[in-house]
Amino acid sequence: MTSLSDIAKLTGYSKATVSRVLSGNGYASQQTREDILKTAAELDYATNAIAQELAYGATHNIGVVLPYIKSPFFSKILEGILEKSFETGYKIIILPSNYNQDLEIEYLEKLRKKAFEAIIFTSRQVPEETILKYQKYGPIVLCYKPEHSGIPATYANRIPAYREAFEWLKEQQCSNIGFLLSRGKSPTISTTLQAYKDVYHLEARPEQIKSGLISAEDAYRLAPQLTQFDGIFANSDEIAANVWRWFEEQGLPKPIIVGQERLLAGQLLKLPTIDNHCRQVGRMAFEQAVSKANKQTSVHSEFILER
Amino acid sequence: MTSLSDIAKLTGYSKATVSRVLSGNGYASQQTREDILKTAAELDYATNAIAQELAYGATHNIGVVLPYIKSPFFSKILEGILEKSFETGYKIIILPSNYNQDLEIEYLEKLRKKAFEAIIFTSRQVPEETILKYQKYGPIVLCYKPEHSGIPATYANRIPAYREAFEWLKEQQCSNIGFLLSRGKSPTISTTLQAYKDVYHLEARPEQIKSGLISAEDAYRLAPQLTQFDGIFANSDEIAANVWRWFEEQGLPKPIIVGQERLLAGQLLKLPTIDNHCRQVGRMAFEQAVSKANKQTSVHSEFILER
DNA sequence: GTGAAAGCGCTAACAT
DNA sequence: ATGTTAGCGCTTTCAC
Repeated sequence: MTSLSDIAKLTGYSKATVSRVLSGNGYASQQTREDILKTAAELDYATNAIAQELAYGATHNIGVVLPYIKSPFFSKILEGILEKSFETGYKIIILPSNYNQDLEIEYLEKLRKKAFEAIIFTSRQVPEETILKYQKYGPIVLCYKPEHSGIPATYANRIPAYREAFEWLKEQQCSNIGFLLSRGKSPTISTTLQAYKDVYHLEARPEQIKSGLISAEDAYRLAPQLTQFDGIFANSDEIAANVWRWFEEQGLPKPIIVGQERLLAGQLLKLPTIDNHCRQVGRMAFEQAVSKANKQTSVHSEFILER
Repeated sequence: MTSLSDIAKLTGYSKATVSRVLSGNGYASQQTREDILKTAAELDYATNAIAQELAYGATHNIGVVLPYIKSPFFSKILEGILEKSFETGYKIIILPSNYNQDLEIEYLEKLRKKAFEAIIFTSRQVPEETILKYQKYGPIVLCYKPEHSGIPATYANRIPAYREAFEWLKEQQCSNIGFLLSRGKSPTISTTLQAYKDVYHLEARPEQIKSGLISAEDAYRLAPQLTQFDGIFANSDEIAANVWRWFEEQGLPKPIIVGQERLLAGQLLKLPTIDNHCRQVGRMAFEQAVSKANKQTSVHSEFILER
């Protein structure tokens, strides 16, 4: 509990001088320096991070909103963010949202209260209008393509790779494709359906679309409803792999299954996949959060057949 | 940038009264309350979290040291920690260590500087003596069994499940078992070798022990050196699965492979596994961190054959 | 019910 | 080189 003023009193120097020596910025004679450092060591002094932040006017915290931690998509983005934060000395605070709007707003409120210097949404549920309103309190960066051009973002440009995947599925004679998605309404779903339409020149029928797939278990549970399809476009390799597993166990002929994120589970089964380069997305999102640059950048997804 | 004193000036009340109303603790007449709340709203006032923490004397931050994020073991512990933190309003700060001692010490220093209220080591490289030294600065909780009884910890009691696994391997006539571990010297490795010895009544030979297995890729790379074994005891299902994959691709007869953590990859291949209930470990570790109770608790691991 | 004042611990502009 | 002073923004004790 020894504070800077304790040292000041004991050494006889002023708080300012002590601060200079201890923080390392500012002049101080060799002798002074030694005196102060010596008694600081004796008293086991440690500078108080909170007070420092208050004086500085900001924390070096960055909040990262994650709907789920288990999902490979989010955890890979997080990896990227951590890599960068680490190099720059920022602290990363995990904000689990479970796609709960109230929670997301709570986190935005914390940004407003300066609990974080910036906030990164790996995904979100709150309307973009809400995001816009909170922008004045600090940088808010999204990890998907916003509808609004005034919001900083880094995202995977999925369309070309998705098209490639559908073209390949078409070549394989797949005529009835099922889509496995996480949320009912997400930016990704429209991308998926658009790419499908571009290639097949058909609107997807509602019964082709299955949503609510988060964990691998969800996939296994849903699999029995997929027997009608000759092709499956899944939102992750883990989902894809678990569908595969159900068919395998039932001894049924398998549809062609395409996964995403280039994960081990897909690799084991040699499933085609789409790598959305999420780590890179995370790294870039972090940079935007600290640079405060209001721009939108994208990373190209990649369709991978041979593994 | 409006502060509490701005509100005080504008309304004519003192800072104390304003603080009472805004923070919700303390008396204030209905009228006063309304006045203050009204101008606060008009000025878009938000209480400054840093100042609050300084006055309060502590952050509500808990640091979590993670060697890697990708490893299922650590990310499952993290999940558990997040679940709990979430219920209690603490903020979780991720501290990537890569098993680097200097880094770990840096994090302990931050505890000393009160950047966190407590710190959880999901694993560590620094000697326990160092941990002991830093205990006076705040709770430090470990997620493995410490040698020293004075350090709070929650860990998986692996021995019984490990023994079961080795007994089963013995029943399967495995006589030459390879161990796939992450670090050369870790508490887990001695547990593993001890359980092996208990069952086989033999010391493991050095050539049975392979360490440095972190990612699934490491496993794939190492696999060619494992052809001599008729049984493999791996540190995770992902490692186990990738060994399986290599053998499969080579068309070689496979050893019996036991994994850990009950992951999808292992489930797909129906590999036996050991569930160390890491999420539960995380939850309990968090509780210890906030309760400041200096005790050691354990969670039983579970050998799972049928999946 | 409200206010004055001291305090949390550090920083930084300015003066000497 | 060192000290003075005034913050940073909020909380809390103790009077009135």
